[in-house]
Amino acid sequence: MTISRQPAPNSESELFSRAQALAGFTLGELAELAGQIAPPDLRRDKGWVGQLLEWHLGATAGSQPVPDFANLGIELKTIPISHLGKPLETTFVCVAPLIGLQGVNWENSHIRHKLARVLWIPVEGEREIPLTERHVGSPLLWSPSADEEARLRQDWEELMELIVLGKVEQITARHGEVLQLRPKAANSRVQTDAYGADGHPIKTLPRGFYLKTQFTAELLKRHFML
DNA sequence: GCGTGATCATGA
DNA sequence: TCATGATCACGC
Repeated sequence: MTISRQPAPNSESELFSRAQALAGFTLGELAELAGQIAPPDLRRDKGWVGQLLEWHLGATAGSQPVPDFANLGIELKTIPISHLGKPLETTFVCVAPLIGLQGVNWENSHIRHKLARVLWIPVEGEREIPLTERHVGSPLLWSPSADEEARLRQDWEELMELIVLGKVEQITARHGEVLQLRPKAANSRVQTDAYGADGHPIKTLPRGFYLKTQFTAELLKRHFML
């Protein structure tokens, strides 16, 4: 027997209602409803939780570089949290462009569009809790506040400046207050094109932008305090 | 290899 | 204990 993915939501409120309806369920219950067998742990299935929630909410993008809910312009992010409600991991946003950067600015950047509207779904993430027993939390529809966007923009501009200057290999995860640049690849042998220090092309490890846990923690806290 | 979904595992 | 750098799976 196969069970097909839920239909795509037609509005933001419909999507949010559907996400609220998932709160309180365990991942085991949601897996069964989707006709899936939960893996024993996430070591070999790191994206399983995100993909399970995508199924339940009717996300359409797959692996395309477009929002999960393209018609609504909304990105879905599951976020693993501790029993105190704090994020256990940084949040991957998107791959960082390393070449072809003429004309790219914050306003037209891929990352700004990705973060313009995000549906956050907290999920219990402590490894002590068996995967099937972890609970889904209450969702949060978020857009960056003026202050949040300013901080994201500042980090992004500093990181992109280093990339354009051919200093990508000098960037570490310690750069940036809220946004960091880290490897995003199958393994450390993967190579892609980037600018070298002399302006000529080099091969380097693909990088991605990640939101630091302190940033997402504040965002979640603001929600729970309201 | 790229972009999607992310978490793992180890050194500091 | 915790963040960084590395890694896993999938479709194309």
